[in-house]
Parts: sequence; structure tokens; C-alpha cells
Amino acid sequence: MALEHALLVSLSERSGTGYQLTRRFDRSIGHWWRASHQQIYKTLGRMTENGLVTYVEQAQDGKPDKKVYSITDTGRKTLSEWIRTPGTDTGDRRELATKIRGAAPSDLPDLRAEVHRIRALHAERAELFRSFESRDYPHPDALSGAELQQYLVLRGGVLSEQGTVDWLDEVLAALPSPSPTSAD
Amino acid sequence: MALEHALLVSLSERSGTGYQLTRRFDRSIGHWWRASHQQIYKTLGRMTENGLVTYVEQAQDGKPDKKVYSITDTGRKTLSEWIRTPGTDTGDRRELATKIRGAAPSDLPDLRAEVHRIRALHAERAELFRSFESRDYPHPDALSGAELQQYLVLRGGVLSEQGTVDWLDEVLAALPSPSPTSAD
DNA sequence: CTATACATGTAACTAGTTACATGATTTA
DNA sequence: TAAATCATGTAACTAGTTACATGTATAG
Repeated sequence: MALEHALLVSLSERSGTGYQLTRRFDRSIGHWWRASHQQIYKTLGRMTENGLVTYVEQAQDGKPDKKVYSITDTGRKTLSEWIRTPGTDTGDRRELATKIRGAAPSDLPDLRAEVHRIRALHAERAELFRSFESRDYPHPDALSGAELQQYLVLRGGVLSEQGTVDWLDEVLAALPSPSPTSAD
Repeated sequence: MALEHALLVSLSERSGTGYQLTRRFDRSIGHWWRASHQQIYKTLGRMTENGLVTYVEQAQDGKPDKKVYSITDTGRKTLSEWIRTPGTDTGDRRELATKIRGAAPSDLPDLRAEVHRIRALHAERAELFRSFESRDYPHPDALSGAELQQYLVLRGGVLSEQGTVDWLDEVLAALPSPSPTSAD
């Protein structure tokens, strides 16, 4: 589960309550991910059982007690291992974004490799969709009806895949290279 | 549930077995959606109970019997109603793509309105992310470390939102307008 | 002989949503 | 006086994944 890892990234930046984590998700991490407070509380509960996080309960007057969560050493280790391990071959953008966000300097070589890998998956799909496009719809201006609509959906696929490739090219250009003398 | 609607779209184009629907998902509809055969069989079962689809069982020698599903009048009505009704305000691309794919000529005015609505949601988010970008990272070339990585993830959000807007602009330009005399 | 296509499903699980429930403080 | 913010959760449900189970025909 990647929500677990996203929470670890957030907690590795700074500790906070479930409520605060929900709000952070609505803002920064939520640029590409939404998680409800219910889901976050549930996940934090399981993570506590698994020793990835701990919390300190703080009494407050007028408000319910709050639980301030922080990442444990086990959590930090689990996160780093996850970042260093290639993900699934579905090319999940959310998962990759979490890894980019959470990678420590020592994780960067593995991260770059993973970005390359995911970029290749999306480039391949973009190519595949473009081949469908030219094969099945050689004259897009002449289309109408159901065929036009099918074409437009395919166009969405092409643009989405190519957009991901463009983003990852930006990422690779900006991320520090391990060996600046030998170009990639 | 939108898988239900995606299956109705597929069956409204032509009838088929659960297996065939799975394969069609892997190809055309699967450009932006994946569904496993297990999930499709389960969903077809529920849809049969709800009267959206029916099947005819066909014996085959050497192969297990197959169930050829087709859409019912209720299913067709349900699909059309769903297409004509605005969706959630999360701006789900998958859902919109299903509507574009499934809309009959008489659904087009409502579809255009929905595309406009979803385009506006994504344009708003693109703007919001760009405002974060210029406020929090005025000099992107000077960034490094965690801050650079946060910026790159935000860039992914900007590109993704803008990419969706660009796609929907293409859709609006290509889809026939109800009144060609008054420009939008 | 191995993989792929055809054809169906169950069981157990993980992920995520929606509705409900409580209650104080601050801002408009 | 109404809404938003802070703060926690449970219960019921829908959606989707992974592992298991069976069996033939055909192409390489």
C-alpha cells in the first residue's frame, strides 16, 4: 500500500496529528493524491501496530486529546527500502511522485533508475497509442459520430502518456546525476 | 460505480462474453482503464441481477459453456441517464472518457456541458498549482535537495492538469456544436 | 513441450468512500 | 447564528487486487 509510504514521507519531514496529515495531503501531497481523514486514521492505526510510527498523546483543554505521530527507525528503514526497490510495471505516477518526494540523497541513484524505468513504460504506451492513431484514424478531420468520439478518447491517452514522459524528462534533467562527467 | 457504465458502453457497441469484454478493456477502453476478468465477471453478475444486462448461455464442444451478454433496454436507459447527469467534482478523467465514448447523438449537448465543467475544474487546479510554483519556487534553477524534489512533484501536478485542459480543448473543438452560428 | 487464447469462476484480502457521531473554539 | 477549524473515531459499503482452481485447442 502506497498511502502508508506517503504518510511515512510526510512524517519524515515533520511529525503531526492525523488531522494535520489529512490537511497536508489536501495541500502538498494532495496535488496528486487525495486521502480522507477516515482512511488516514485507519492507516495510522495499522502502522502503529506494525511499528512504523509511534504517537504521544497530548491533553488539550476544550479540545479532544490529540495524538502526535512520528516516524520510527523501522519506519525510516522501511521507507528507504521501498524507495530503493523498483515498483510495479503499471507505471503508477502517484507512487513515483511519492518516491521522488521522499528520496534521501543516498537514494538518488536508485531513484534515477526508477524514473528511467517508468519513463520508458510511458514512452512505450505513448508510441503504441500513436500507432493506433495513425493506423485506425489516418484522417482525423474527416471523423464524426461514434468514431470521432473513440478517436478523442484515444487522443486523451496519447496526451496523458506523452505528458508523463515530458514530466519525467524534466525530472531527469533537474535531478543531480551521480557522475556528471559521463552524460546519460 | 463507473466500471458498470464502462461495461454498458462496451455492450452497447456490441454484445460479448465476459472474456471478450476483458479483452476489449485491455485494448480500446483499457487505454485509460484496466479491469481484471475477476472484477468484470463479478460486476456482470450484479448487473444481471439489476436487469441492466442479460445473457444467453451457449454450449461449445471442447470449451466451457459461454455466456453472451447483451445490454437491456433498462441498461441503455440507465447509461443514457448517467451520461446526461453531471458527475462528481473530482474531475475524474476516466469517468469523462467513458461518457465521451458512450454518448449518443442526443446526449451531445449534455456531454459538451460536462466537458466544459470538467475542463474548468482542471484549469482551476492548473492555475492554483502555478500560483504555488511562482510563490514558493521563484528561482527553480537554484533549487536542490528536498526542495528541488518537492518542486518537481509540483511540476508533475501542473503538467498533468494542463495536459487534461489541452485534451478537453481538443475535444470541445472536435465535437459538433449544437448551434454553429453562435460561437462559444 | 510450452505458451497463448478461449472460457469460467471463488475466496481472501487491501484500498477507498460515505454516512454517522461527538464536541469546543473562533471567525464572519 | 452559522460556518469553519480543530480533533477523534466507527460502521457499512463499494471497488479493486491477488491467489487459487479447472480444462481444451492451437500455434510455435
